[in-house]
Amino acid sequence: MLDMKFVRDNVDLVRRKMLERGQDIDVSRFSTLDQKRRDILREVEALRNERNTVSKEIGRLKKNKEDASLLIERMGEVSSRIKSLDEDLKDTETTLNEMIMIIPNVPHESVVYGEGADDNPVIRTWGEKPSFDFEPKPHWDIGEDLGILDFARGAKITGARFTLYWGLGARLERALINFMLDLHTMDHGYTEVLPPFMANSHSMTGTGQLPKFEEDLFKVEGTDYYLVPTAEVPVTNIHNGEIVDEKDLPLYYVAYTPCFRAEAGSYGKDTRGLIRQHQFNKVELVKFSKPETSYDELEKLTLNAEEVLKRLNIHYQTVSLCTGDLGFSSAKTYDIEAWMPGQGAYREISSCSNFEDFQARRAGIRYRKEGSGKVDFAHTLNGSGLAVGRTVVAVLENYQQKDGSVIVPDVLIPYMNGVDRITSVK
RNA sequence: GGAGAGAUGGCUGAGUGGCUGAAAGCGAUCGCCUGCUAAGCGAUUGUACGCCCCAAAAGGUGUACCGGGGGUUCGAAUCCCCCUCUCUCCGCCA
Repeated sequence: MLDMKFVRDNVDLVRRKMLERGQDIDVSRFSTLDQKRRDILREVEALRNERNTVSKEIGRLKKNKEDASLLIERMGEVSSRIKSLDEDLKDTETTLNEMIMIIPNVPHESVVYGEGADDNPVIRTWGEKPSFDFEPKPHWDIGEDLGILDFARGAKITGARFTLYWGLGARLERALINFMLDLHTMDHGYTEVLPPFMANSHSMTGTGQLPKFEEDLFKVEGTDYYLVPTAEVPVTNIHNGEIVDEKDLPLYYVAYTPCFRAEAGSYGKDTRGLIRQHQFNKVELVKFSKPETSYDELEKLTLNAEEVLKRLNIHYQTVSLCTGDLGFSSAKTYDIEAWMPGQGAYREISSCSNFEDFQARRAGIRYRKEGSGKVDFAHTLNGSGLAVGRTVVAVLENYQQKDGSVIVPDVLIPYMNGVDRITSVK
């Protein structure tokens, strides 16, 4: 969430920034309500002050066996007045809170204006599109022909958008997870964590999934628990409500988790294959940083994610999301899009964001400055490093051979127990 | 699932209605002292919000916060109710 004081003092700016995102938000109503809140607060605090002072006096009188009944009677009135003002205050704060919690983050100044995904500028590209002397197949055909991806049985076991992996397909997924974790822990300096795969509503609110995007989540019936839609939720909330020392920043965490998404509103989109599943695996990078360095950290994090594709030798491009395509909590996001020859398109395989203090303010993630001892909100960042299922797609489509087999990229061979080619088991 | 015990500041841990934002100790920071180190001495050491002041920082002042929510009371860390979490024992279990 945004800083209430910032919104209060920058009503026009905030409104303009939200319009750039394509959202018309009634910021002036917020401002009015905030003024009301402060008016009530001033009055109720003055009354409390009176009550505190007089109550001490009552205590003193009683101790001396003097009569305090007049004061007690008066304070009874003051107390009931406080009580009613408190209710007003609570209502106002609840409304105010509801409003601020659904206002998205302010885009960073470097984010270009645009209405949607088509307006995202390409920042850089790496590698080249592979050439084939045959018609490259989409991964769903490759996977089914090899017998490693079983969409029909996934649907039978659970439903649409669930997939069963067989044999070397399952091993490829596992190999990628391990390869990514090893790369980020050993070469990029991240600490590996294995968090819970469910998170409560408090955590979900901290990272911004709630209250606005509940329909995207799977909730466990009869509990306050949700299946995590990304490791961002449990890992960012590691430091929920904490004050960390400046000397410990930046913190780098990497986590493997499955991710569960309801994909409400994506009906008919990417219905075939692994691209859009209700359950998929992801290796996630999460950083906590000082405000001054968070944009440097975003660049580094994005390069860390890109390194996975470089080592797999898969062509990709990196785009910077424009204002209209930016996620709710993010101030700036780079998407890495891998080339998928079977689909003849670049597909998002990673999304790397700087949330600045937006999540930190919601989740109460702060740090204590070394010199002054002051506390301030940390900046949080995260990025996929990478989405594993989509990386399987990229490997299958980029490394497919004319005979239907798939060459295993060199870096993965050790993780595949020496297997260098996936051939049909049929 | 059954029975019980707990939750207090960075940590340990006092505190059963007013003099407690909170003893004491530890830790930390600053200063003093001592050839160095260690020890010692002194001071400081929570967060949020409001108001005043202000260019800002600093400062002043008020309110709230002793797991969360509600209640009793002139007044609650302290009494009552509900919830959450932690621990111990029993049962079950990968």
